[in-house]
Amino acid sequence: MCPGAGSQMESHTHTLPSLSPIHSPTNLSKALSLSPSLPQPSATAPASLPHSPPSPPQSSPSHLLQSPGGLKSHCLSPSTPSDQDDLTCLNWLHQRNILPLSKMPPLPQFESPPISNLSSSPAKPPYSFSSLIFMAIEDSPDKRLPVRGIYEWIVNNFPYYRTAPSGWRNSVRHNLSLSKSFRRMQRDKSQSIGKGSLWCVCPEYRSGLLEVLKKTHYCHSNNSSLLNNPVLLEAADDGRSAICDTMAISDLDSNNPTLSSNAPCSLIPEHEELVAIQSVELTEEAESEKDPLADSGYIEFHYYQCEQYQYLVLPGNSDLDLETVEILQLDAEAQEAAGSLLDLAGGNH
DNA sequence: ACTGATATAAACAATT
DNA sequence: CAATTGTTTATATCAG
Repeated sequence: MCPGAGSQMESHTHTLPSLSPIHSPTNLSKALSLSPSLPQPSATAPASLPHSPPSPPQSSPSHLLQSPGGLKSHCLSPSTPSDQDDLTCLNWLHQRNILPLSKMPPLPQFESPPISNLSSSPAKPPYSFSSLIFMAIEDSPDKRLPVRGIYEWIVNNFPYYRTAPSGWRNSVRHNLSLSKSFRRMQRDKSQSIGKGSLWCVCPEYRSGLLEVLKKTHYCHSNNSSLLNNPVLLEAADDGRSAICDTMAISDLDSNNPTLSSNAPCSLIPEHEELVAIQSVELTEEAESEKDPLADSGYIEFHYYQCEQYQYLVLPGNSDLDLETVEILQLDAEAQEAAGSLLDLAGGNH
């Protein structure tokens, strides 16, 4: 499929106390198979995605933000069968949480609208080629794909294109070339197999693409009940208590006993004092590798769960105050919703 | 009617 | 040489 694309994941190790990622990347094909709101139902079984190996936590963190009983959000909670099946908690975007350093209101969790049409003939997806390419690239482990990989992702996730006249491939290439949202990067010659370049999403256009995707989804979804959820709106409006509101959000739709048994959020109003920041000892390998995203205006972070604690691992050179962390938390909510959205958009069932 | 975004088709060059 | 990839141009459709 996409030679080389899956083998470039940088892997860093850092010493954490038996941490396991809270959200190891969900098997997208499983998630997709559970997405009832996808636009084109197919009688065929969902094809396996062009990637999916759950990857170990990466990035080169040097701060560990530990929040006993705190910092909890819906998708930052331990995965359980219940929330893995939860369509509103699709986590594959968390595989690499690349968050713009801008404050975005938390997006609602999307409930899956009922399937209205179970026709077996795949209909043309409502998503533009830009959106399809965007989703394909975002769903790749390295956030970059060769043209062929993009084809495959689209075909695997949108059965319509299995049988559609091949002109759509031309459109994909046309779109890649023409759109400013996508950038071509030279392949590493040493490991280059196959022809062509790898394509990635320009960070500056990422939010725009996400917006378009969101709008498309809204237009094709008749369920907006959650949009009026007062807790969500409150969380969007109140940055100060965002973390705790986030927790309230997470508890809203979770029947997970593990979550509900957690100590009540005690982060307001003196949460600054309760959030301990510890340094994490890093291996030399992790320290020596420069974060490629360091100068991009984006930041990569990861959550981990260890017993009752949740850890937010931030890049080594990040100098974040609590407010910024809260913003990141809000962004995590937005990302989570975006992940759900992309997931809803991206598959067959 | 105009404009911008998008889809589609096609031609062509470069690369593998 | 054939297939693939990438670029460019042209045209059509649709929504605002």
